[in-house]
Amino acid sequence: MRIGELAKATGTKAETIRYYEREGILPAADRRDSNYRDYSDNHLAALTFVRRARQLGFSMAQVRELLALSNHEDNPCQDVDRLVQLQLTEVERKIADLNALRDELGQMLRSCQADKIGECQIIGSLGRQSVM
Amino acid sequence: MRIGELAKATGTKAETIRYYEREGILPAADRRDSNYRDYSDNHLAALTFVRRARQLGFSMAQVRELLALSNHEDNPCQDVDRLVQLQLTEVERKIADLNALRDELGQMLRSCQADKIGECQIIGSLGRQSVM
DNA sequence: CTTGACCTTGTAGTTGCTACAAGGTGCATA
DNA sequence: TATGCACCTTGTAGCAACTACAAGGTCAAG
Repeated sequence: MRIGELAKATGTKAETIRYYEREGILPAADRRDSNYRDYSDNHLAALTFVRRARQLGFSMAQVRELLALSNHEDNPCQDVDRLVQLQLTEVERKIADLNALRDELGQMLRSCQADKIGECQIIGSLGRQSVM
Repeated sequence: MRIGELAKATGTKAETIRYYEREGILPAADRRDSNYRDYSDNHLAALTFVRRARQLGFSMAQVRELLALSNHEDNPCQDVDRLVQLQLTEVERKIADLNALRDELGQMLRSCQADKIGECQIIGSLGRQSVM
């Protein structure tokens, strides 16, 4: 299949696929006489894997690790578990941060009853003091 | 105060302060004979404002808006409220996304009882099929 | 007078794409 | 046969918001 078909099949832009190839995240495709890239089902599977991992928030570096691990059938699962656990922890940290943020923003909205900036609690709470 | 002091006072790197000046987020500092930047309390207030807004997740463009709004005491508060509300909505969307992510990652961890990659449910669920 | 901490400018790197530009290929239609 | 259009190629530059140098100037202490 050509790059456009692979792109459609995986919901990835062709440019992104070429980028992955440059970065060594995906193996290079075969080339036709026209020099067009020609992809196999293996490529489809690999790209699906990569996209899924990226959607789950793994960095490119982590995706590389996952790919490397997945290529050795007899590697211990532990290494994969560790990466997933790491990512889970990271996601939980972000959720906590965002919850705190949400509370602060909500608080700000509730606190401001003024209608002119001059008395605005929001601006005030951001630390203003004749800015500029 | 010199840039290093301002940096320490606000928990910002000196390089970031210079970056803000280049970007027009902060007004340029006065210069001493030595050509060192010389900051006033107004700068301290302005930078505090900017950092606080950034910590709350506002983009540079939004910070610019907030700064512009804060400079007109008789502007209606509504415009500020709108920005804060927008950011709150965005944060809530991110939280929802991350919650979904967390659930998926947790599910993956629980699902894998194997100890070899060959039978690993995690790798399997990422869409592997002889990758590479 | 030298050491070391601080400052200056300018430029390039980070992450993960995305968006051109300038040109080649392949196929259907006039 | 021509030609139009969608698709492909490479290479380069841009995005956000910093961060990290490099090469050199300034200043106070010992």
